[in-house]
Amino acid sequence: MTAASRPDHPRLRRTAGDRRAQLVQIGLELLPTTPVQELTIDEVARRAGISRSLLFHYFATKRDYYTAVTRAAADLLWEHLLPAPGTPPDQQVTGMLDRYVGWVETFPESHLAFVRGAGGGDPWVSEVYEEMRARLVELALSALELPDDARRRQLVLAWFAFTEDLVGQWVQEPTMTRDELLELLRDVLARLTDR
Amino acid sequence: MTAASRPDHPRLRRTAGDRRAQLVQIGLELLPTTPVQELTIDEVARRAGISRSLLFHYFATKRDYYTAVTRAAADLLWEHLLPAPGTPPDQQVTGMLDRYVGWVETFPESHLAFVRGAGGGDPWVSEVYEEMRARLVELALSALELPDDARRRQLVLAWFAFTEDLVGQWVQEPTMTRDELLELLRDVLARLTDR
DNA sequence: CCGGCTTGCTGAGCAACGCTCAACAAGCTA
DNA sequence: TAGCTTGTTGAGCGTTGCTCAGCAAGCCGG
Repeated sequence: MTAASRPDHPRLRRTAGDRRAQLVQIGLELLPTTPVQELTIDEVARRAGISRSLLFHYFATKRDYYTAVTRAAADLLWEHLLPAPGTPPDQQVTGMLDRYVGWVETFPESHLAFVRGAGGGDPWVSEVYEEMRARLVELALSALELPDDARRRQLVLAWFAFTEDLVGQWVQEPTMTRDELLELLRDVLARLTDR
Repeated sequence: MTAASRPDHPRLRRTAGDRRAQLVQIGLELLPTTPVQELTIDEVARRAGISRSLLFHYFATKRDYYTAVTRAAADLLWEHLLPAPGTPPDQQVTGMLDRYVGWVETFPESHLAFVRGAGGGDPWVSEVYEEMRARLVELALSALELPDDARRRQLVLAWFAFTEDLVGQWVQEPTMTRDELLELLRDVLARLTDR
């Protein structure tokens, strides 16, 4: 149907890297609108204008492909959250929170899909998510200049769940100002990690 | 393989209600060990000793079946959490929290599967979960004798996410005593709803 | 221009799964 | 025994994840 699926030149050859990047990119575009498990290889191949077989040449299994797409999404978020080098520690967490809310505001359905796909579906996919969460906890605790014992790590992880849920709801129905939201989240984290 | 799949009597006939209950029961047993989307109709039918076709006679679609199973699981949890009639309001939330932790302690993987399946996979399935959460919020706010405006509802819902995450982690690696956990959760909820 | 090599790429096809449909048969009643 | 209701089945269709043998685009040495 699209020009891509019936190109003027009978066959277009790409380098392996280009093709991989294109396929992951298509996955990133499809992810927000399509529940992870409903995304078919056929659809991706059709959008890329290639055969199903080629997709399996680059990603041995559907799971591999989804994992790669999820990892790409996680990397984008991670880079967006990472504080600029030289930021004083006491501002790092506040800045990350602010950027996180901004991210959810900008791509609400994309973020929802990411969180859902990560928490719910495939164990391999959720592993990517857990890995990023673990890295974020490390980052947060070092920014707060607190030792990261097991207890505190648990509390910060649970606070992530709290934050994700609340920000997700708040974007849909703002029951307070943006600043109030940020202050509340910051405050809950402080109280949790203080003791 | 099993006796059920090749019974002595060539065919066993059940009432519609019995069969439905049996199929839902099988789903409940399978749910903890099997990711929702990996559970196949074939497997359920095989365990019940019936043909696939019969399952589709009772549940028009796979989604319908999963929804029914999830609803059954939600009902079990709901009944377990519900305070005994006559409980004074100030003890209701504490009691529910206590029973919730007990539930997760007793069926850790079952609860994990429920939360994951609910948050992640199918929208229809997660709807069952959201419905129960909404009912729980109502219950909690009335027990706390607080008006349930939109803001408070959001905060309690987010606190659920916090609680689920923390209790799930704590069961795997107890970093505090059970009483400390309960007190912490209770305290966070109080602070959140106070303002 | 040509033979040969690498490698991106395809089409046919298989197995598993969700789902349909026409028909069989168990158990009851007249 | 005939007949009705309804629980139950097997054959089969379309889709989807995945495999495999082989085609052909682009580059090379001659």
